[in-house]
Amino acid sequence: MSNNIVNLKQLSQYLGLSQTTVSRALNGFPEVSERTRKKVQEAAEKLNYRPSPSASSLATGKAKIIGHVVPVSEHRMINPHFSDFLAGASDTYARAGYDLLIRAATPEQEADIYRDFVSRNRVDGVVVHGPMVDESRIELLKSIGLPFVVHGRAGGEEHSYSWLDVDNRSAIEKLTNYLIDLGHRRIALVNGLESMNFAHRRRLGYEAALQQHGIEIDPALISSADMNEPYGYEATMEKLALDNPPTAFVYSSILSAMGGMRAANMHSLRPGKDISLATFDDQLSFLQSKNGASPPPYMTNVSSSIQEAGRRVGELLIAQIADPKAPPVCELWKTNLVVGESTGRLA
Amino acid sequence: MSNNIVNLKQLSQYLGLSQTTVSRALNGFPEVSERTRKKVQEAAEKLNYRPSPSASSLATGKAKIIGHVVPVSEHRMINPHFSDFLAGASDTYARAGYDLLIRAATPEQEADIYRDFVSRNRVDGVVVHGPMVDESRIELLKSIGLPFVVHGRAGGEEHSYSWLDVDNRSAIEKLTNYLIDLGHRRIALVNGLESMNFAHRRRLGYEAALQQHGIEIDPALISSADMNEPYGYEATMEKLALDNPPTAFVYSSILSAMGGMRAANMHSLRPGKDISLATFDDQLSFLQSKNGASPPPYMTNVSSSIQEAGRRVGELLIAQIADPKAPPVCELWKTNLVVGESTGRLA
DNA sequence: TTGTAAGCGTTATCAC
DNA sequence: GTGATAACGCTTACAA
Repeated sequence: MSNNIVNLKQLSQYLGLSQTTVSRALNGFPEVSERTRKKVQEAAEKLNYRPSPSASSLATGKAKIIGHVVPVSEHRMINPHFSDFLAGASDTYARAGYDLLIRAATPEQEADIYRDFVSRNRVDGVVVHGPMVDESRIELLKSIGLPFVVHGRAGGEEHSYSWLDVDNRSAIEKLTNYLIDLGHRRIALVNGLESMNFAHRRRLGYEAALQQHGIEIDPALISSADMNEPYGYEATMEKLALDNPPTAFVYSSILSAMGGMRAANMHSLRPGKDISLATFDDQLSFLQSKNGASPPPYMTNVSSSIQEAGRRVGELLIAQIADPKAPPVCELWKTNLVVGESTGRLA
Repeated sequence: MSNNIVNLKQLSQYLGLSQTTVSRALNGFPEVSERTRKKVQEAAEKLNYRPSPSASSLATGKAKIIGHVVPVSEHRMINPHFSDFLAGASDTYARAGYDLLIRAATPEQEADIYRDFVSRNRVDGVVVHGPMVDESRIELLKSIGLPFVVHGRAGGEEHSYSWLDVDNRSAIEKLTNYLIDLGHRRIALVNGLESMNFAHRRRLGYEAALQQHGIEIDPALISSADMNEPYGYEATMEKLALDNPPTAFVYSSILSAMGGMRAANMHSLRPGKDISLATFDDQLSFLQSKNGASPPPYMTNVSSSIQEAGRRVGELLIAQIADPKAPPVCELWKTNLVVGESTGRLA
């Protein structure tokens, strides 16, 4: 139960073996005899030996760390979506013996940080968050040879790198179609920032649904911004104040949908009766009840667990680090439509 | 603009200087002449030199990393509160040249992880999250000599270690007193987990306010659990179903307060008229509107920015790492009562 | 003001 | 199967 620090040298002296043998025994090399290995492992346990990460990192070039660069622009990446993603990812990392490293950076610094990461292997790989429509990080990472997995996708050659994405386009198309089927014609889209790839794709899904039914696209019914509660509230209020207000709303995030609920409330519009609200739901944990029911406002939604996404992205990345020559893995996750109480037939 | 990796040796050869001099020049040692320093800096810039973290860590014993251990128990630490704290902390770290490392751990693993951290300096210090009423981590960290700052406090000798806390007790006392002043006598407390220090203190504040006014404490009006939305909803619904239901509610988090709003809605109780709702507000960023108005439901609240707390805790920790012998710093942040539209005089 | 050389704790390359 | 020994890239006495 000692807290004393024992290094490889001391351990090997204690055992009367060379450092080499001890190192090999501990790292599972096949050539060392089982008897020796056992002795070594017991002694390591007893003396509380722990290899130094910096030393092994220096010797192997592996850091056993996964990096996450988070932009600290006006549109912060650190939000409930991010933290749920991290919860999933960090769990995967911990199981695989990796640590999770976060570096905050302004957009201008970002490229430089990747170079920094790779040049002296501070991390073995990175997760790319929030890919834009016009994304430059992917080419950069490829060119500097830093393993990465994208949460989401960018345009361009989709199969030239690993990513995991939900089918944003079809998800929102499904949601919009459902509202149209209920008789709605004036449908608003309270979207995320459309400079981001996911939001762009959602916009396309929304437009596709309308076009399939010959409904004209009205720019006044569409907004695009950082997905938070006040934005959902304000965008909804604004649209409800139009001469010809929408009868249904599609939200890109449960956060803005909550703002939408508040706005509906403000106007004494009963969701599911006087107004229809539907949302994309990332299954954020702070909104999940123990029994795993649908999101709190019991809203009609298409959903996908962002925490599971984090877990899976972590796996993909670790696999890629283990075998960098393996072909890229691309996963497109489908969503299911869940009908709740927040939508209803147009009166 | 080359991506090539240049190490100290190559840089020094290029300059025709020794590694020592180059290292000293780069690390701001006073003895090196300004002319040399300048030349070195320019060459470093030009050749895109970046010191290897593992190498300097190995040589100095400093990792330039701050650790955050997050419990992955049933009561997850990774939630919107945590992510906002991180947003603040990571910003401080980035400025000071530190990285942020997260390790997920079950409660049983936690002690072992701290030993692991310190034994081979994977990190230079840690932030202790969510101190319990009966907290063991603090003694452990002291004994193993790993610098730490607690976000919150534990019991015991409060001035023997550094912490930053909000005055939970007085905050909730203030809130409760305000409700009492409005004429309420049946006041519910929808608290966090009372095995956690902050929630325990809030409970004391609540009880103190009631006792000052000779109001009996009714256990049926108090609940304690993980602070999320569904919990707020369920706890509120439950209490509203009592024979003698409360007329006012105090929430420990805006998340559960939102659930409370939903429950009130469900009962067609108008906040501020038929029912009074008040909350502790951590100023979570996803609920902040651009103009920085009060939290979305315009609720009566006592508030403190958890993001600012993260920033400050980061500063305290970095200062402590720089000077481990300095006396502990303890900061108790006060909160202000902000009256919103969710509370009103008892009818 | 600058340089030499030892050391930080591993892993990897050879021998044996 | 095991053991010297040389990296890995930096910092830091100690010299000059």
